[in-house]
Amino acid sequence: MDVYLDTGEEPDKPRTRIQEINRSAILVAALDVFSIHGFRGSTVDQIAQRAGMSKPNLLYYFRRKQDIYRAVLESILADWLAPLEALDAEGDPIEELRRYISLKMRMSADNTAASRLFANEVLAGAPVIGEFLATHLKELVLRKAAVIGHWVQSGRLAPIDPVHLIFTIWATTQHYADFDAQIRAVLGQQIDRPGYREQAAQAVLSIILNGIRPR
Amino acid sequence: MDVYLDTGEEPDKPRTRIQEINRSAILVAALDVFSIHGFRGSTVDQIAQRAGMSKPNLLYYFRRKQDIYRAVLESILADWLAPLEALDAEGDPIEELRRYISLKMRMSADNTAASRLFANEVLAGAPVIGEFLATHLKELVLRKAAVIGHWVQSGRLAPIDPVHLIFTIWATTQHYADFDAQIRAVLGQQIDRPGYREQAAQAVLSIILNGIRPR
DNA sequence: CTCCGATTTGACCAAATAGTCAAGATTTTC
DNA sequence: GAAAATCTTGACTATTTGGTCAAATCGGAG
Repeated sequence: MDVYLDTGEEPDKPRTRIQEINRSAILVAALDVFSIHGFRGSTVDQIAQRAGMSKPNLLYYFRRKQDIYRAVLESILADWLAPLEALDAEGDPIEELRRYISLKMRMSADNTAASRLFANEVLAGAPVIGEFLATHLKELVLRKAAVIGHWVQSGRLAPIDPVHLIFTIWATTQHYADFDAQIRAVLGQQIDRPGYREQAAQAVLSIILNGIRPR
Repeated sequence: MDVYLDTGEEPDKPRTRIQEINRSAILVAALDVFSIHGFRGSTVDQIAQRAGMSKPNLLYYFRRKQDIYRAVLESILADWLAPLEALDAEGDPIEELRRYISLKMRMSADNTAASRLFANEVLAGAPVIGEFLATHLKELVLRKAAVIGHWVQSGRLAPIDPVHLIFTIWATTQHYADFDAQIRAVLGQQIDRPGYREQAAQAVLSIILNGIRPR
């Protein structure tokens, strides 16, 4: 599965070297801008400037603002879902979930912009990725919830609702990226201390894993 | 403490009956609009229409768009923090936290717009409430973290980082409001079933409370 | 080098939108 | 019930912004 969203592009157009460079510069710039201001709060000019080109030039690569937005979401969706996809029914439940949570925490910290872009989109009612969520994401979640459900049934996890466990994991891990400003305000410069990320990950892991360990 | 944000208003101006009515109609409308589209994505006209008045009339009550936005945030901040304020050092730790989490879940479900408004503001880097977060919120969090810290030290809670516990609670409870579109996409019409809210609350309570229960 | 398609941009347009204002309507006050 | 204060709005302005276009420039294939 290589295409998640209809980005309104020609599928097989070969790209020149310059196109390759500029398109990716635009996507990087657009991620930064959209992730902070949201779709409507961002301007094409902002993105063009950050990408180091003029607005008409940017619009030469993406004819409409919407097209840039869709392309950025598209470029991230696969990565965003990969960790859940990797949850292995054959593995040890606690270890599998530890790995999943750790990975999500790391992704959140390493790519705060992507996390915030999703948050903005979903907060606005998911106008662009709504259909994707209702099909691909739903399918993935239900499939992995079944795996977790089996773990529960076999007594290898405490009796919890698998889907809500997934929601809880998403909520906590993404919180550190999405609400960075709030966390930063509360913790001040602590947040930039070397061990901070590990400490946060450890706290989340401790609460959730102990919360679902069989009793 | 009655004023959290500088809303740029005359403090003691008495309000007429009509002012009272219209100002609150505007705040209600603005909450709905801002919470979905964010500050820059919302228009004064949208808010005016939803409040049932003309744009110039709205601007008679709030001279600038920013003023409306600040006033809405101001009108919500106190309520939003009250539950944490109520965490009682003298109570039973698990019961106190159960009450806190339940209350936050209920607030999130009953007032999704307020939750999303905050999410939008913080996501954008908290340009308006940033100072408030770094002072009042920080003070409150550290004060309550100390309470939780004592519970941990006396062995009445498992050894967890109190501040991260608070973050985890915020993350999970607000997730249900902020990411409603995503949850709705995954769960479909289930979300409107009678017992759904209780089920979600139960799942969150189960994971977190078991996660911090002394072992 | 030379030509042709690809790339770039200054200048521009149309629509959206925050905010103003003066005049008219309504409510309150005495 | 009349004057004063408050409230309301149509019409307007200035600015921002998404998007167009023709002309200029650049880059690579032969």
